[in-house]
Amino acid sequence: MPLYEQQTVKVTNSLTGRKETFNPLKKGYIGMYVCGPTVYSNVHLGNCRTFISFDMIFRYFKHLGFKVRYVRNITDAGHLENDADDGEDKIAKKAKLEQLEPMEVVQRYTVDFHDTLKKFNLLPPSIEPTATGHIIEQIEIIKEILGKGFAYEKNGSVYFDVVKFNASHEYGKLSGRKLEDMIANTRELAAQDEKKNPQDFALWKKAEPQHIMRWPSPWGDGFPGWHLECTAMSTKYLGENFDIHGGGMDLKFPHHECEIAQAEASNGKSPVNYWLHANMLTLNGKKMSKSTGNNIYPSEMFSGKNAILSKAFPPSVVRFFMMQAHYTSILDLSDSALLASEKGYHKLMEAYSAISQLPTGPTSDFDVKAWTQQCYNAMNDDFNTPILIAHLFDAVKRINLIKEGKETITEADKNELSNTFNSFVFDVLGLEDQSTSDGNSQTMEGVVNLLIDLRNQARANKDFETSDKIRDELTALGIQLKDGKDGTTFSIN
RNA sequence: GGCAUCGUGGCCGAGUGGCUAGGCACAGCUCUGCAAAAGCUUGUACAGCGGUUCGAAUCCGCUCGAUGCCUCCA
Repeated sequence: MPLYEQQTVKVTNSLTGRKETFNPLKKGYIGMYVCGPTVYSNVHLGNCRTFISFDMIFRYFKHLGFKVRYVRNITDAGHLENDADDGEDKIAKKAKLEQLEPMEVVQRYTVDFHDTLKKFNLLPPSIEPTATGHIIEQIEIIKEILGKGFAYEKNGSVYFDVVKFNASHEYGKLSGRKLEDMIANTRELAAQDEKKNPQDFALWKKAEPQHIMRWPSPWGDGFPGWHLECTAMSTKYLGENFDIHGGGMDLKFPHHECEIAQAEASNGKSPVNYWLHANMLTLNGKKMSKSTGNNIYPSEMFSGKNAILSKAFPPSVVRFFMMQAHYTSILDLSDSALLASEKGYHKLMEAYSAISQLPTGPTSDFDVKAWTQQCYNAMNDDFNTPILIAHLFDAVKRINLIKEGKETITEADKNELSNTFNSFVFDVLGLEDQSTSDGNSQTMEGVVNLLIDLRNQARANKDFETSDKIRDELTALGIQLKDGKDGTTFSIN
């Protein structure tokens, strides 16, 4: 029996604002779409949090035995710089600034995106489609919407008619907005002459002669509007109605609202059953922003070359730090918070590596079965990773007590403890034990063990000057010696 | 100005109508040649003001503050 038949997952659905029991459209299968990055600059840490959150969700569903098709797009065209201007898009603008071909920009930042996510140990999605690879599909959807009368053409551009759509549908249901309020609160904007209403959004934008990224269409040369690609690609790979759509909170409005409108206008169906939104990452309590300098790139964090943090932090520590907060909460990144997480992370990893050496006995003081189910309960409750981690630390405490001979565990319980711990820490949370992952660890282990022997000899001879020198210099190199009842072990930080 | 989310102990962060997560830091103890590591113990917090209730940090109202969106943004 697959695990998903034993565990019931609840998710916070942004569409209803409630926590709901998750039931996929087809038993055992899940279709999940997550809005990917716009590849016009290096991916920053805030972006990473969203993708890490959904990676954890993807991993948990897979762990439960679901067959998941996870689609995460690459936006390589179509985001308008400013829809009041002449229709230049972000990719094209950057290309001109750097004297590059648009696709050269796309390539560079796509590679950066993949490299970075790989460092954070993200699983690749099932399909990673690009906007430029789905121009035809987008044009077809525009035709559908025009045919249903929910869009209009003006000077080679096509706009979605929000007011008309709202008369028969509910525009704003995801973000809790009402069109009347939005019209009443419209800001003074520059000329919006082509649009009937400021709330209308572009489905297709006419390309000016100097515009490099352009495709032919029934309305002339141009490029697709900024919400359309996700509707085209999610429909193509997951169907007109699918299980989960995710993305950052900041995409809820207008992006996801417009996706719902486009899908409902073109095929009459509400596209998504469960909308999941990952919350923002702030830095020292403030929004990350390049213009104010309150911003950090993953590479700066891994190298320690930045003005914000006191030291370098490896990807797994950063991932662990993120997993200590719920994905729907705003998380604030700071040096002290990362330092605290790093210690906790090492404690967790060391407890895991201690499991295999644990002595076993005829009885267990630790109810491993109940503990295992508690771990599932935490994840079933809207992927509550902070609670899961709290349970993992309960196990850490027990492992250390057993190691010290203060409690006992049976062979069978030890195996289950090891399996559950392994599943949740590595498969579900996606953490990596970075001290064991480097290739020189065997050599290193031999060298350090030799030094430990020398130190112990010195200690036996009461030559504490030598023994302390070995200990202190190893500490300075990031190698910590641990004197226990059964000899000395070490860990590398 | 509008919409939304949120305000928890020294810090980070869960949770929730009564049984007071977890991590880090701090203090004491055990262990140690001294430390570190590990373990044990202590610390009763939920922005403010009203209200509902036998009982609220948890529900309602107001005030203040934060963050996000309303223009591209994970």
